[in-house]
Amino acid sequence: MKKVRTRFAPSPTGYMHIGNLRTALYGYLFAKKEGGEFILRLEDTDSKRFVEGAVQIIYDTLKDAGIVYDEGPDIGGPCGPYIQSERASIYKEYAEKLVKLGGAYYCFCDRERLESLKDENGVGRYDKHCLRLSEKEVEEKLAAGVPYVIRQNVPASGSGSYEDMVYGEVTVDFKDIEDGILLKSDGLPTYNFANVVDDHLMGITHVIRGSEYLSSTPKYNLMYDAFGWERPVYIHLPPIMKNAHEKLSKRNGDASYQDLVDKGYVKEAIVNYIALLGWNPKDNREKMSLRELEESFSLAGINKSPSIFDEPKLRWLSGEYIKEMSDEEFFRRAEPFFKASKAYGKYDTHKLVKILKTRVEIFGDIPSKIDFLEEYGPFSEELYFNKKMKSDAEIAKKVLPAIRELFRSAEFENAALYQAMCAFAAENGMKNGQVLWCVRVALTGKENTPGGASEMAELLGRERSIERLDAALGFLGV
RNA sequence: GGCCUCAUGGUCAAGCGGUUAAGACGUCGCCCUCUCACGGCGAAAACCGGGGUUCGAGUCCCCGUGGGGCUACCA
Repeated sequence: MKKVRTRFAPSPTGYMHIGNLRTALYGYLFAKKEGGEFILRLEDTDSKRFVEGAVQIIYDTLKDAGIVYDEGPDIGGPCGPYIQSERASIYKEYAEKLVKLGGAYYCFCDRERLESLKDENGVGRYDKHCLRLSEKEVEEKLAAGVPYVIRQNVPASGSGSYEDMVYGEVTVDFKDIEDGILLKSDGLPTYNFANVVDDHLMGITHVIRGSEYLSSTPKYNLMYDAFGWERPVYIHLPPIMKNAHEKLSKRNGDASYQDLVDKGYVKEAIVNYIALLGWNPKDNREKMSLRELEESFSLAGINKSPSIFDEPKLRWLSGEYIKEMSDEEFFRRAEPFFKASKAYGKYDTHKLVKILKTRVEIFGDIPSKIDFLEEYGPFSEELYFNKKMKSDAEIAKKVLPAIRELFRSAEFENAALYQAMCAFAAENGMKNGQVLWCVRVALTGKENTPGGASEMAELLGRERSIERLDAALGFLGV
């Protein structure tokens, strides 16, 4: 059996959004699963849309996400060059060949005439006007240097069918297909031509791309057939939506891979999540590593309907990855986010990591979770009131002075502090919660904190804990 | 407008003629608990509508409705 070869063929027109990445991921996963090869090809035939830096973003994103290609512009390979703008002579050669085979023809119509073919709504099809030109007339115009394009010669009747691996049989009448331009007047091919030539020349066996090509695939097949080339297997993917009506798009600045990484989502989780958007392993697994995805991927699990990108679920998955990290790894990967906090560098990192790991789903949550350590000031007495803890400001007034004394001599270690405070509660006939709630509130001035009274005290240290208790008593007017 | 295509809870999604219609996220409740979080348990929540086919339709067919795509010298 022929070795599977898939490709990811993006246009360098901006950043990589989630939909692009998923297309790349599926191509990669399918190739790996089948023991084949995955190729990167840059489709930059539209110079007007080229965006500086976009090529680098593509390389960086794929690399960062762990999607490695076997051949590509930056690493080379036997079918290069892998950048379409560097393959102009190849397309010209094949376009001319297609003309000889009857699958295409020269067209010299100017824009004005083309415009005149359209109705008031701007719709109208090319009328095959130049197909009627004799060979001699074409030669003359070419010799005279008249600008031209090469158009596909689509049969006036009949229809084209193919079997898509996810959508099943797709049929389009040829009368609904226009004689599209294959080679532009600037000598470069359109996508419609370049993708066919390149996929064939690069030995692509399985074409994996977005469903926007579902209905134009029959015209590509016409070319494969005209050239006498074997048609590839088609695998069209449903779109990823930002909501029920809009596709995720570069315009609108929708979720790019880099945006998500910048927000602090764990990248393995991003890859994992997008793999699950439109595909499922049939066995209810959710958290899967790239390796597991490579082993489990199958076309049978690909969905036909569009799926909406749901950030809360990605968030959850990211949190699952975080909880699984060692403290060291968590800190190493989260460091840039720690640096964004006012509390950075002022507290024991190990202790911070410990209290944060189960309370953070994306690294970006970190600053807001620990900034409170540096934001102490007067707060409402209402905070001391907690129905379930049976505590209030009056109890705080009794508890705090005693705990302050306890703090002077206590061993400042979480478990010991906790025990000491519980012992104090027991000795005074109080509930643990009454004491601990008051102390925690006094120490932080916050209703919620990522850790209990003893953990907060340990983090702050003896000196600052006592200072804050004094301050809190002051706020209470004691 | 024409053509292609899709349609199960709010979201992802299993189901591929006979099920009490899975599971996950989210939401809500309870438990655990030094607040919060983690963890555990539980609840609410879906087959777009109408016709067929069939003993029997979420599953098959048709129509409608709704969504997405294509209809560029963009990909």
